[in-house]
Amino acid sequence: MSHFDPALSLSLARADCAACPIRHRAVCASCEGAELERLASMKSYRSWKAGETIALEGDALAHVGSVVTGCATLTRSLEDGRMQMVGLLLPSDFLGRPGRAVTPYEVVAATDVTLCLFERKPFERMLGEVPNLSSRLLEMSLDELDAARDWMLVLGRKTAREKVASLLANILHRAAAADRPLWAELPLTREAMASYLGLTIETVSRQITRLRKDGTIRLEGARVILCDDLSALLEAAGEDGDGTSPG
Amino acid sequence: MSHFDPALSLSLARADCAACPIRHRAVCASCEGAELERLASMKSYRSWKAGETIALEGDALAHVGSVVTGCATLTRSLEDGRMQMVGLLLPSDFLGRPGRAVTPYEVVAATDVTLCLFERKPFERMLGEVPNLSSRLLEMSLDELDAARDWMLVLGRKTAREKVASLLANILHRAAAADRPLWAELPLTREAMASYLGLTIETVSRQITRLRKDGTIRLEGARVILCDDLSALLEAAGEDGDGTSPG
DNA sequence: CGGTCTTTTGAGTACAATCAAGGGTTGTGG
DNA sequence: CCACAACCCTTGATTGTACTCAAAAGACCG
Repeated sequence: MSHFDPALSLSLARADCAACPIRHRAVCASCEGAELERLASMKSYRSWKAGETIALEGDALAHVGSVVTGCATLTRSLEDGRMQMVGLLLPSDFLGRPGRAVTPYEVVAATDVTLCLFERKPFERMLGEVPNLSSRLLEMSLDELDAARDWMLVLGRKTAREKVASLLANILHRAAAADRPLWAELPLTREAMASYLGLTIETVSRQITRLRKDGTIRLEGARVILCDDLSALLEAAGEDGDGTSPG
Repeated sequence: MSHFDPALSLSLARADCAACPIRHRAVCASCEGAELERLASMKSYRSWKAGETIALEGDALAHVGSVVTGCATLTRSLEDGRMQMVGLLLPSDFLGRPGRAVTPYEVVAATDVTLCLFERKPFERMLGEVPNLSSRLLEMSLDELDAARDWMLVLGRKTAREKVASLLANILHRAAAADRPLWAELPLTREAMASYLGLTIETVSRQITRLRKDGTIRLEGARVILCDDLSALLEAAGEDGDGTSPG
């Protein structure tokens, strides 16, 4: 983790973009100099505790923004209460839709989370004037679309075991930089995993137990996983072990 | 159907955009005059018969484009052959990804289909220079993303009956303009429906039979459906009957 | 008319959901 | 420091939905 702590800078209204941990991966990555200044002039930081609701389905949001630290989830619901997580937002991911204030998703902090928020109107104006920025956002949106479609394959065709292995492989992939053995602290409860995977809590728990007993993964407590053999995990996920597109 | 037939115009290399049936809904909708001219200068039409493959997973595509008439599908596969449809492209929908030639999806003509193709390089150059065009494409991509996420809810949480009802409601919604009773010719075989819904052919067939026996829908042959009471179909789809977001 | 492809229907099975209970961890207040 | 509550996770027994395997009926075409 970085020493950048925008939550501590709230009284200053902003922190220095140069020190920002997502500076070169977020929507702002394509901007420099005056453009970056312009973004900075409309930004503010805000933090939520794990479990807190950031927005409800149908809320009109006055901001769009980027995840700076932590993890947030997007969830869609049916009237009878069934829920499906439709997005998992990690640092640098973009939140909100330019041109449409009302969010069709419930947004919840999965862990403690800090967002870098841009006022909607000025941001939308800038999008129309700065091709750099809009093409960066287009690229990120297309990446999200590909990821959502990849996840449709997981939801529609994989078994419970494969689903769980896919999610763990995904998290290991994004969390662990170059560690051997690979390890990660899960940012999700069993309930959140079930919500993402289209399963029940009990089934998620059983499949994690099974992967552990198989020797495919190891656990330290309930929330830290280790994997000595990523190709074995990918095979359990229904992918070939060559490392391509683990979900 | 319109009298616009670009397939017949192939020898002329292009048809008149003013007569195009998707002129005001496709990616070109935001362009007029010189901009439209520029798009027209890089376009060509091409048609495929139902069942033909337009592109394989991993193919490098020299074009992007719009569906003019007919219906195409995007499909992702696992190594063992399991397949999941991840996109259903109807007239005006955009195909291909600017900035990335290699497609991660198999693209197949579900019915006879005609595409309006733009050469990739000139189109990408124009995207960077014409904010109109790039913001239109961004808007369409975000719509696709929302649709993909809506579909994740269907795949992850709905029962077989609800899935089938959701798809039929969707198709009726897009196909039937203002007809009472609502009717539509299904552009998909049972196999393609199963692929989209994360089900087997047999289950799709059984659920259609059940909806028919319930009186929720009527059939004329296997490929034409009629619905006298859309709210009953939406209820079967697990939505409330008020007409919002039928999938 | 024969052939192929699509769709329907039936019988049996398997996998994940449901219902139910108990263990583990964390944090709070007595 | 311990007791208790709340939450999270695991495990077990049973049920039900959708899958698999199998066959036949209907549509379409040469």
